[in-house]
Amino acid sequence: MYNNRTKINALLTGDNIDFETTVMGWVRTFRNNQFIAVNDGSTNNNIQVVIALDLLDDATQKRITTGACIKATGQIIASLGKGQKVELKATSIEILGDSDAEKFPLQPKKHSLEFLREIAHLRFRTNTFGAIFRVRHSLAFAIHQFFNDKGFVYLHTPIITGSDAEGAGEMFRVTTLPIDGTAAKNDDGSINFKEDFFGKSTNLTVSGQLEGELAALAFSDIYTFGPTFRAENSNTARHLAEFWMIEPEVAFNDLEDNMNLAEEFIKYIINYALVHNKEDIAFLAQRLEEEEKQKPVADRSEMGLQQKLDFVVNNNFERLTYTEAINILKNSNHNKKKKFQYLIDEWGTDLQSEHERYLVEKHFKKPVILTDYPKEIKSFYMRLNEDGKTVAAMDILAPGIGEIVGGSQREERYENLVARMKEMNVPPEELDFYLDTRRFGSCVHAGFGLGFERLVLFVTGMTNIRDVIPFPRYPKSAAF
RNA sequence: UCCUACUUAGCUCAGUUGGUUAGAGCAUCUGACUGUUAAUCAGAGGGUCGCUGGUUCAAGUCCAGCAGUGGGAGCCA
Repeated sequence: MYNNRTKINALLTGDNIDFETTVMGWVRTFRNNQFIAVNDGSTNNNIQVVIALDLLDDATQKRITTGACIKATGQIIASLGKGQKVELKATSIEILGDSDAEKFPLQPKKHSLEFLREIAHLRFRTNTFGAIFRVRHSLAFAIHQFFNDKGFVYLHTPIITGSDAEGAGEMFRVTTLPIDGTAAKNDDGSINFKEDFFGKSTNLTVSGQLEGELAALAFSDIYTFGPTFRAENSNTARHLAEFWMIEPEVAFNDLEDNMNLAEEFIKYIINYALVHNKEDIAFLAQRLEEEEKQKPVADRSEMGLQQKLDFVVNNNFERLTYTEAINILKNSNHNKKKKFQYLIDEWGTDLQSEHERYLVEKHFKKPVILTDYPKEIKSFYMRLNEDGKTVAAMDILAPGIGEIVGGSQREERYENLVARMKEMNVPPEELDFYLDTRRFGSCVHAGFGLGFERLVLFVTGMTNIRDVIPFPRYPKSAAF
């Protein structure tokens, strides 16, 4: 057996001392020709491996460089120095993989997030990204646990989709046809997709919602959790071309049930990370605090990361309608003093980022659920309210992130749905399979989509979405 | 996609009104020290100033185009 090592996390958190063991991991620093800080990714903390001055010959000692992979065997003892409880007093050191210090880009010093993004294949080996991706893992695990405990079915919706009317943005085309212009054409000059792999035009999915609804009207409660793709030319710190989305869909839920589920869900998974990733979140909180110190006092956030997460878990989200939000904004001093770039005057226009931020960060200072938007600015599948003007939509806005959840009670009435599709120029014949759910045993149901990376942003306190997914895809970038 | 700022050593940044051989800190290398905590001390090496073109006796510095990155906006999750 080769892998007879003990994980560093187990050694640092355990109570045992004075026993022999082996660790394997990557060198972070080598101090004083005696102390090697080794990390294996099981925790943000390193174990200190202590080597006697005569243990290694000079040539071997020089190979202990930042980034090298080593195997160290020896006694776990109570540390003789300050700064750590235990340390490994080595009886043997083996270099498993050399790392040329002149060429290895990560050095024991501060690096900018922009630089680390260029070497995303190596950034896992930093404290910050180690913490981020352990938290990301925990959040993903908690999502499955939450829904499983509630009896939801985890539904795998297709990644390649044949319907191009999902209505959530530009799509990436999937094809095996030649791209040099020699693909078979129809008489009118358009591409003949009957010759394509699937015999029709196909794309990467932008949402699993429509398929999710099909399954919800059989299992009652389902959720999806998978990658989604948007070919929008969005160059922001909040958008990716490939991102992961969680989409629950629940039969017999109305809009209020939907809000309750979303709020409970967000609190559950944040709390899971708070409990299971204490050290990682503490590290990220400290990192954020140091970053905040660089900013002017006025721009600093009032709460630290830890406080912010505790606050969200322990307080109710503010719920109000679009109409109420418009009134608050219209009567705000901010609006009267004309501090908004876009002044609020008309009911019916969509809220700008600055308005959402004002509501969340200045007025309520907590997550906000906005409901009942004008039908004109929302999708065709959202249920028309009794007033005939608004739809049963809900968006959850988070401080610092903006929209984190978008959801609605779905239009379950066949005639209304078809009418809305025609209004919004969605051809009903292309979504005939979807309309079948309304033809056969339709029922009240609701669901929402939560952008996983935006949640990871919120929990880690990071500000750029490209730093919370291992290998980010965005316009002009698909490295690694 | 739009607005705006930036791009100089491996990294983070200085570089004045255009003017001799482009600097610092960290990292790296060499040596010293040896219970260190991103160790410390001494010394050394390291540059196509984003790319392309232009103005000028002379361009890191001025102008234009392109690219990339940051911040803001739009689209949204």
